[in-house]
Amino acid sequence: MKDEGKKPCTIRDIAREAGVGISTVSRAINDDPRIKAETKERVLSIVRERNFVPNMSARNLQARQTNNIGILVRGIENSFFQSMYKGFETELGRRGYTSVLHAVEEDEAIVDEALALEREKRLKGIIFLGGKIEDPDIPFQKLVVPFVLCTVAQDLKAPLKGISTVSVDDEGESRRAINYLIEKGHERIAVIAGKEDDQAVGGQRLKGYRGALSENGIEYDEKLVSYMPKDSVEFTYESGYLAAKRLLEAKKEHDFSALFCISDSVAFGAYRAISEAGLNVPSDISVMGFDGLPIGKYMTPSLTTMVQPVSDMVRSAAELLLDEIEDKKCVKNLFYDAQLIERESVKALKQKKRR
Amino acid sequence: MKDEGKKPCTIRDIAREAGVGISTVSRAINDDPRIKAETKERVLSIVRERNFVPNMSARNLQARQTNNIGILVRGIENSFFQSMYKGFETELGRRGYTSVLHAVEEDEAIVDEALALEREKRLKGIIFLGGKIEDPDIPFQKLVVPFVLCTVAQDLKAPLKGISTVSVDDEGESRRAINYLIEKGHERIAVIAGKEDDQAVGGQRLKGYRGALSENGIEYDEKLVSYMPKDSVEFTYESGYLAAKRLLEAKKEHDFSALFCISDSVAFGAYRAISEAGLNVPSDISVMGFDGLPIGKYMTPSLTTMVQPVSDMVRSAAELLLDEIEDKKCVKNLFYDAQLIERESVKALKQKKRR
DNA sequence: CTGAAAGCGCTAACAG
DNA sequence: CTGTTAGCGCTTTCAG
Repeated sequence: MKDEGKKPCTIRDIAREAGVGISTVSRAINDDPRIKAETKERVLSIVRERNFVPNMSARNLQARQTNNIGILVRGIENSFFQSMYKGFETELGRRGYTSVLHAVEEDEAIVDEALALEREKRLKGIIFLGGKIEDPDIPFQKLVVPFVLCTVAQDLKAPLKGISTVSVDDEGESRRAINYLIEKGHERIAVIAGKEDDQAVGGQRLKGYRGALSENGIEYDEKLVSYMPKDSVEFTYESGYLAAKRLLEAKKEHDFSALFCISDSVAFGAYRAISEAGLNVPSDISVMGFDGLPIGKYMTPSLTTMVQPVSDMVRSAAELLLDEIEDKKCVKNLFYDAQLIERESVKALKQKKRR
Repeated sequence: MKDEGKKPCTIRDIAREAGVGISTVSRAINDDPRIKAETKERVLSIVRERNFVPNMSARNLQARQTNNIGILVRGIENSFFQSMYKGFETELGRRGYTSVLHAVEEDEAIVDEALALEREKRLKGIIFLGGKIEDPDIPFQKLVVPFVLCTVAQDLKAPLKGISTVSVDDEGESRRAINYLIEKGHERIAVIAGKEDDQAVGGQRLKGYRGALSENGIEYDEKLVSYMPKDSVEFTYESGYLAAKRLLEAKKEHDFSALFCISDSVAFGAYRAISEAGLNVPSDISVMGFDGLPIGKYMTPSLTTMVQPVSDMVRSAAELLLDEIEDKKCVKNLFYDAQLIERESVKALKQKKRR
């Protein structure tokens, strides 16, 4: 009924047309040296002419595996991860691999998803993006292919044994952010955290917040931390907006001069809440984010934040995984420094107490 | 060297263990009715126990095709498209298909990429996201699988014959946006367009702008349109910022009270340029966007824009394609209305001339 | 250097 | 109802 007829040609068709054996064609398209240059040329020209592309399924079946690398993302709606896919596709493609993107819901067990994908797509490796390590050890053991965790939360005190990771030190960099705020003279620093039981990135960053406070002898005031509701989605504008609103409503009794946001997206939501409250950033409240989303530079005021070296992290994660697959190198834990970018959203307080 | 040994088991292993024939296993896992219920149960229990997952490559090879739907995105860095992937994955998955995401560079011929992917991955269908129709007819003809264009620019005057599309009427909705601005009393309306020769979405929206102007007897002043440089990437904050800056620099001689931006992302860049110029939105300049990115609601001022019904469009595109593949329905051209969301970035001018 | 032949794991006739 | 058999298109020994 449709315009059928041009069924994709096979290696056999090419062989017939070229008047050679089927394996000669195979050698030609696979750059096998054991073939006369001119035969190869002849075959290849027919290949081009016929627009022949080898059937991956057949290849993979024969090879008993694929060149697929799974990219499992928890929280794909997060712009931060969205910016990474392209990088992975390029990086992996450069070395002959194909990426298979798969979004994982917040409530799905990411390792189970990985297991299923690994088998179904015969993955050669997996890159986990976002989320956290669910159960200390167990689940990851089941994976048979190499994998690396990229920007997956982890507790540096109990470093992962035998698992490759690429990330920034969420806790440490958060501490640095808060220290910066303190240097600028802020002492009453509110924070928008993740969910209350968050052990993932949100939890790590909150830990950094508390650490910096205690280092500086500032008392931790739980009235200044705004958690996200259990049923909300973390790292969205909306949840940032709502969380900031709660802080702002209680500001009379629990005042603060600076607001640290667990992520840039949350900070943008907070911007809105602050302006709706008739307040100004940074003259009334200084705001600091984390991640370094591109739009932060264009906000007014532009957002002071800890920017994660996304492209470096992507490149490393891809290399680490591929090297592991190709058996060149072994497990590594890479930690990148975030970069504190000073922009307009933080004001130095005049009266800097103590010292 | 590694923890090998647990090589994925095959249908044959299962058969042996269950003491049945190989095809019985095949039938069991494929829900074939021609098999006794209890045999099936027995087989399936072993399947579960062994954690067996059929090898897709073998299946696909046998079936001579896959259940893969390619999603080719031109401009994957554009947040607008990023929000769509998840929807496609869900929508396609619901009907048993798998999505294969592929980013296409601005300078790559998208149909050629499609052709290659189609063969290599044995796609069953393709969804094109973004970009435009390059050469009126030729290239798409080469595709042998069904496909649909989603938010791909097209000239409604010369509707596509035989090609399914899902989009908003970019020209018409832009016209509506400009008419809204005019209703609000604006006559000097600047616009940030795409590249000068842009025949894609950018071009369509610009056409709408001109159309609205002439409908309302407002003279078109090319000094009020800011194109993006040929070598820039369209639809980025940066290009919006730069384009707005040029407009602002010339504002003395070529004044305007409103600025229409070809996309929300561009509008955010413009916001920045405006505030750097010491001006205010909307008191000095009203700004209007197009697309309806989520963050627009949280900007200060929140962005008045034409929001595209993304999830409806995604659902329709997926259904249209799958129906075509399954031969249920045929080619259709779906046009969705955008929704004009009035927010804070447009001010009504007091003195509304004429009428 | 090149061809013939044997599968990779699975499905789909075709016989029991 | 169930088992046997023949490939799907490709890579890869193993002989020419």
